[in-house]
Amino acid sequence: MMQARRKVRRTRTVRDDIRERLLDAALVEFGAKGFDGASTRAIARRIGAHQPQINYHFESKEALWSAAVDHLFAELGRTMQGLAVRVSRGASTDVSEITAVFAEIVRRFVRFAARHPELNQIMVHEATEKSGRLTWMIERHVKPLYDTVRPVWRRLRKAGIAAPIDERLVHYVLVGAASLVYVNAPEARLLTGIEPTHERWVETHADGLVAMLLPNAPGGVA
Amino acid sequence: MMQARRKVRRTRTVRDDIRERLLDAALVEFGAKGFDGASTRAIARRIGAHQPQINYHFESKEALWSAAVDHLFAELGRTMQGLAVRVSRGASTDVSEITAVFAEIVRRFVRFAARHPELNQIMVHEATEKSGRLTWMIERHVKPLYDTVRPVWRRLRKAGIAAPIDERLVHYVLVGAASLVYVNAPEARLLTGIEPTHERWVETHADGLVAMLLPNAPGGVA
DNA sequence: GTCTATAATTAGATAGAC
DNA sequence: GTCTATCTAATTATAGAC
Repeated sequence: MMQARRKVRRTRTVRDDIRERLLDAALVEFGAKGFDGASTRAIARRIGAHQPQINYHFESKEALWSAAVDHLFAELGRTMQGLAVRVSRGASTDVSEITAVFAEIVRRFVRFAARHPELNQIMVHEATEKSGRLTWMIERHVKPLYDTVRPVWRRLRKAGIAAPIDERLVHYVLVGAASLVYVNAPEARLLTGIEPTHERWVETHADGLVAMLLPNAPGGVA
Repeated sequence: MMQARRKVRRTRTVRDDIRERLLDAALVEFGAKGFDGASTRAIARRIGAHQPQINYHFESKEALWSAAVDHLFAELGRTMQGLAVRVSRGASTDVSEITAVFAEIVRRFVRFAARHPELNQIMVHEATEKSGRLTWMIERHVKPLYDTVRPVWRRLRKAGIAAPIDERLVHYVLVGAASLVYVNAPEARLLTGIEPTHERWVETHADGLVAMLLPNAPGGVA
């Protein structure tokens, strides 16, 4: 009995390990080539596994995709920890508080986009066409973020602090401006000659976005 | 002899017509699914043609892709007509002139992105991974645009008119902020409930971006 | 759980009749 | 120029030995 329990625990650990590694490999491939362009063989090869192992550990290519996306959005959620709560509860009516929270959202999002370009890569790959994967991803992951940022932006606009971007469009202005240089990092390296994911450039980028989005923040947001 | 000439001219017209229609169909497919995800069968079916006709009119799937991209960037070039010239010649040293030119570049780019989302869709699909297609597209089409905007931005920055975005990053801030809502229009429709390509929203978007990018333009840029 | 073999589709490209 | 038939290669998924 004890031996059985030990065995179960060990195999579970091993399986979780290969599952995790497959998820990471899948994110890179899906991000670089899109769902159709990515091949399960290439994903498996990336970690030295064989293609049928994907169908063993996941129900299908699509199930692998969903699990990988869940995995990454969970990481984004952890990155944003503490911010969404304070805003959505309406506990902070102070405008300067909201300003600081929004600036911190932008900074953390920029850093996350630089470290995990796969997330925004997958989003642009998927969102160019209606599909089951797209609606699933919107409802489950994107809409909560959109619904969090929009009311914050509305208050900053009313306070005269934010740039004159409509609250329905600001999500795309922010995400697009923040992430494109990382989504298209292979292009950006060739075009600009810099390494955009270098910490120095990431902070420069985040600072610039915050200042641009909140031009009238009292005393700046540095 | 006369008959031969007439015949040549007629067939050439027909061929140009189907070539053009294949290019348009290809842009939609490549934009929606990426190079690997798009199938030549689906492209041909879109105009009621058969798949082998693509290999008759074009050398290969990749040649079709290149021709389609050339086709679309030529259209972008016509859209920007008059602007690049005035700036690159340095004929306008007046800062208010440069400000107006930059604002017009932004507005025309936003309108183009709304009417032809395929261009930026193809760019994000390709630029997520190094490839021959990517370097070809950068050198031939993207670099000239980057090299045009960058010095303009530098002058606007020095004049204190532009938002504090580094001149090496502004290309991605501008393109990302301007195009994402159209690149991901299928998502944006579901998420925002608006039709972002409607003229009213396009102009709202363009106005917002200009104001955000040039917060200190004397007297505004309306 | 892993690995080989393979089934079932689908892809881009080509040959040849018309 | 068009259209049918087909070739070769690559895909996801499954079966079954180990």
